[in-house]
Amino acid sequence: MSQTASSPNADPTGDGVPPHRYTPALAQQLELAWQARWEAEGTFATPNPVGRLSEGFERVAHLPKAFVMDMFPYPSGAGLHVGHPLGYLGTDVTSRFLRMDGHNVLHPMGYDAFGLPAEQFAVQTGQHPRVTTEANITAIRAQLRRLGLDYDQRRTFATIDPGYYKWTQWIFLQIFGSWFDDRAGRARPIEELVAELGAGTRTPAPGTNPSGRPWTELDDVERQKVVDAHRLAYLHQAPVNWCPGLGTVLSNEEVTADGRSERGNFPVFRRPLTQWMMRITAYADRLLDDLDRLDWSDSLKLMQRNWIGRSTGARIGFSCGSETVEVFTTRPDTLFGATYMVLAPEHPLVATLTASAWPDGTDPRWTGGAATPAEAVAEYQRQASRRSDMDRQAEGREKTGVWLGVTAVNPVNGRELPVFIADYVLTGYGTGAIMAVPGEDTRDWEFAEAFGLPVVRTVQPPEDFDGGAYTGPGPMINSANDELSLDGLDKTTAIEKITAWLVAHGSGEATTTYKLRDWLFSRQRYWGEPFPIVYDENDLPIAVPDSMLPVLLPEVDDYSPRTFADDDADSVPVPPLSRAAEWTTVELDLGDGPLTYRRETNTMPNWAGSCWYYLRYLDPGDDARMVDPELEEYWLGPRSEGDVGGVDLYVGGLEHAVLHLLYARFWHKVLHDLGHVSSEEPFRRLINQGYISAHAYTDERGFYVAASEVVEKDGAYFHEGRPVTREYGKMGKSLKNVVTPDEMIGAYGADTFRVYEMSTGPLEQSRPWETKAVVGSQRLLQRIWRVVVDEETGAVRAADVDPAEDTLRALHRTIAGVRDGLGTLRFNIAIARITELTNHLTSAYGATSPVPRSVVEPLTLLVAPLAPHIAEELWSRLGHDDSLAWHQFPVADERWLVEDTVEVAVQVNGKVRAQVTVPADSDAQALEAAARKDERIAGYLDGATVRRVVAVPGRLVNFVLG
RNA sequence: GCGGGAGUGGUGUAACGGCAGCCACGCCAGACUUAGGAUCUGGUGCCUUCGGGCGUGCGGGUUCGAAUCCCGCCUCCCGCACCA
Repeated sequence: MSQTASSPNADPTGDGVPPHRYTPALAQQLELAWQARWEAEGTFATPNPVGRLSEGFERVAHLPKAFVMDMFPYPSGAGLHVGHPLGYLGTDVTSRFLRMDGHNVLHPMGYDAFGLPAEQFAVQTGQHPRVTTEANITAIRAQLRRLGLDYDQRRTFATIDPGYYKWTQWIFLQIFGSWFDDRAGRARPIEELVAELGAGTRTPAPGTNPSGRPWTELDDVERQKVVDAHRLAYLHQAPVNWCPGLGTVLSNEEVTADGRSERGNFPVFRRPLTQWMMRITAYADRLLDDLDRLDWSDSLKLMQRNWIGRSTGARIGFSCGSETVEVFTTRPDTLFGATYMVLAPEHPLVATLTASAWPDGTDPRWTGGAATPAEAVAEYQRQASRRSDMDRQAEGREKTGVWLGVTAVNPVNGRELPVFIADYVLTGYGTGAIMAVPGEDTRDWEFAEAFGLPVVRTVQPPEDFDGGAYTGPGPMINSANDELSLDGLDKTTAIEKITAWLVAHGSGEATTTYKLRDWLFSRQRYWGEPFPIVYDENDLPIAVPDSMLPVLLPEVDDYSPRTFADDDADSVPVPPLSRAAEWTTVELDLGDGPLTYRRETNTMPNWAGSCWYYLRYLDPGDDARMVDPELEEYWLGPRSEGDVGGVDLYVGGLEHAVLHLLYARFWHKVLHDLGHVSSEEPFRRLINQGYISAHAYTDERGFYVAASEVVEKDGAYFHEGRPVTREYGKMGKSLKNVVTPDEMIGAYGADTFRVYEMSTGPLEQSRPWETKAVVGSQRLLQRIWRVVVDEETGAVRAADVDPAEDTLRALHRTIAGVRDGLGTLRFNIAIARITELTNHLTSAYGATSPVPRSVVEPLTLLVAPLAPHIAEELWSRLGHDDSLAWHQFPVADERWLVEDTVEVAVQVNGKVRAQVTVPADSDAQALEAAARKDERIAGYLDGATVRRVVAVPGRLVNFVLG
């Protein structure tokens, strides 16, 4: 190998650069050569224990496995900037380190390629999205390959490959083909539900059997509808987030707090529509509880916890005329303080409850200025539907609402509570109705203030409390009826007691609610996975048999869904696939002879493909199975009793905290319940890599100027001689501050780029990009090169000479430090230790003296995970034929980590006053004695009273004077 | 508003409760050079009367000893945002 990359630097100008210096040109030359060799030799082919990728497994069979991966990229046409590879480099360094440190490492990469940008580009140009997507993938693959990443290329795939989305569809059918058994707390095949319903050992779940007649009396279609309503993937007519500007519906997660699309920032409207839903709410408890078993950051877990939003409390019924209004509350203990009720404007009982006329003497604040309750309600509902989606934020928290003209009865004391509608109560949470306790709830207090409603305090505030609602702890007051008194109790006890009373009187029960909603799974788009679903003559959904998968995306003339004016709330979705007339109608024999069916024309959301791709890396070519259970067990299975299993290290951005990461966990748990995977979680350990930001500059008009052309002078910044203002933000086209890896590789080589990017901080830390600092990493690699190769002659300087003791100590300290840094993803520490050793060798051995082989060989291996090309080249020049990728990583020798003597600080009253050198194993007494002998210390102690002496062996001595 | 995280030289950062600032950028000086935006060597927290003093956002506390632990405050970043 060394022959291919050892040609001396051309020196036509005689500019004094030594002919064998590690220059950018040489770096590039040897990087390309090593990348070619790795590929030709299949250096990074990871053997599976069984199957078609198992060649060479015997070599690693005895080793522990490590599955390391990144969140795969979406192949955008813009290519990568220097921020993108940060995580990829982190996993690459880790993967290379673990491989050298005795692991069978799986480090794959793929492409998340369905999605909106390719489709929008296709809509504009008429180019098939597959063409542009595949071109983008090719370009990004080339960029990544040039970084020297150690992917097993045999395992690469894209979510748009029919051989992949066949199994995405298969998993959909698994989810469609199952239901969640609440008693067992897990998913089971739907056939088992049918059997239990037929056997009478189970009755339909609440809300699944609209007719209410027994199962045995239902006809086939009715039965099918009951069964369908139990499925984990089910059709549901419900208000959805319809985005006319995008021509599609969106999941709750894709809608921002101010009611706009996360992508494109178009207005989003709530409108009823029949769509596919995924019953992720069935898994809310497991998704929440199992977070405790994951090695994820606390902040990320917290984001998922908040998103799932479990709260425990009680459901309480308030009778209102002939109806009962159910509310959810986390504070049933405050029931005696309820003085009014509020329903969400969209609450289904609003129309029924609304009175025909205002009673005499109705407070004008309660009527909204309308002549009748019905008019007031209609007008308020109209406003609320607009306001809730358009500009709730701008409205602030000012409380609005109208009275329905009726009262409900507080079950605990018979008090008449006026019933309002107000938009501060949300239809989607709890029951969409609340009991209002202004004394102990800030929002209720504000509403009560605005509407002149009474306040009854049921928790005793502290004496000095002068605020409105009191939400703190305190003894219960004013809370007793003939049968029950909560007075004097604390909150927890009071909740128990009131809940028991409510249950006994049939007025309520303890319950749990979640913020998490079921996952809207239909999109009116072209560039996504088609559903493997057809509809029969009854419009009932039927699974396409596994044998007919994949359901391929048909060709269409027009890729766009029909889009509408941004604010056209009444528009109706028209998916592109509905235009493929010869595709939407299909004749199939599903066991009853050939019949005509209608295909589902929605496609799956972008998240589907990323929900399970980690499983497919195990063998993307397997056409018979989603994943071989034996491979899943080996790479992902639990390692011990109670272990959740999963990918050993997953690195990606925090922007996926509640979308991808929640959906993937959900799918994985379903697959686990159905027996397809042994692991309970997809990602055992997860790291959020930081972002790379960059400075950006605006001229006096406020326009961004190319950051690369800005020069600094005396602390001010100039573009073409004119002063500019420095800002700081995400790297991107609009800020004109993009730096690409290609530019950096062109200027310095991939190894320098890798080392620089890894040296700027721990992987999880966000950091600014600073091109001018990259040269420091270049200098480091140059010095390392110079330690091994004589720059003038090209001769290898390594020789079989014994290193001096201080060099040996430096080496082993470095080994320990580098192992620590690489093992904890603090690559900056590893690089600092390598720099120290290199600087030590440079000053100890100069530019030409022989350098001990026993030091430079380990140094080369230490560098290898970070700068693999230069390390391979040096390793080769040191006389090794094989790649060092599989060579044992150096292990520090304890003997050289302990010093014979140590310098110990001597403090007087906590201030360092002297240093003494003592044998490393000196005990406290010896330490104190040595410290007292020091002249300066003796001076301090002279005439003073030593009250106390703290002597910590190996650390310091502290004299405390009185 | 609620929740979480973070504040250390000009900059990125480092420091088992034990000598604050490893390593690097930048800057200063020097060497080699016709030249330096290459390379190498040295210096570089602040103040100083050269004895030393002061320094980890601010103020308290615990401790022989605090960047580190505790309490309060300030600032910045992130998430959620009327979630009953």
